[in-house]
Amino acid sequence: MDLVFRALADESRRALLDSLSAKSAQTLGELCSGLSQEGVAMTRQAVSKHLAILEEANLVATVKRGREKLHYLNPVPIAEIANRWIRKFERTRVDALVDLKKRLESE
Amino acid sequence: MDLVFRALADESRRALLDSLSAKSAQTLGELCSGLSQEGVAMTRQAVSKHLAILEEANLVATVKRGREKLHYLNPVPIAEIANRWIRKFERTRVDALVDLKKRLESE
DNA sequence: TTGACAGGCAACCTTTTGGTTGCATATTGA
DNA sequence: TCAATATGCAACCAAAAGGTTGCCTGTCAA
Repeated sequence: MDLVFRALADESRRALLDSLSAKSAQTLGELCSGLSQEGVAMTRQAVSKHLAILEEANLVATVKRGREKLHYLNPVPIAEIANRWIRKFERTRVDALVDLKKRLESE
Repeated sequence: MDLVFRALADESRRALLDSLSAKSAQTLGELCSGLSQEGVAMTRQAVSKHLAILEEANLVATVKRGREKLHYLNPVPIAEIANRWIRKFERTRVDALVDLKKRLESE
């Protein structure tokens, strides 16, 4: 899970996931020009590195087709974080914040 | 939102949030010994830096009481990520993955 | 078969990150 | 008052992250 969190920590990588979410099966070149259209210009090699990190975190799956490589978004790890990690904090009792508010007001 | 993602990228900081979720209004010292009990030993200053990062991301709120500083978990930014960011990927149509599967099987 | 196209690999560089040590400050309680 | 306690601040350091350039490999199409 640490790999997923780390992978999500970078804005460019989140943009890549967005792009793959909007259009699946993109090549490296496509993703690259997609990013630069959103003002996040970067060399092909940099994008390639980001994709490698996403792939290692299992957020992106790839298939080679001839000389190009198609990239697919895998939303499963994100869903797992939502279910297994975020839920803990949804359940956080409001008591703590109420305590905080009280203390702030009394000073 | 970038600050939140970056803050969550570190295991020690996630452990701190966990600790605050379990027990609210902890001092720096308490959080420190809490971490070391979970095998994540670290100097007080390192923990202090992590807390500063969490505070800047608005994930932790603090109140000074005398010579000690009480820390409170603020779950709101996490909930916002769940609602405004993760939901996009929950909705990701399964088509993409089905496409991928088909292509893999046909080779 | 050969040039153009898509991508991979590796070396290198700079900035950020995570951590430490050492010292300073402010509160508390005896 | 004064020593112990709780935290803050600053300098410093090693490692990791993000990015670039240069070159190599494999595939397609004329």
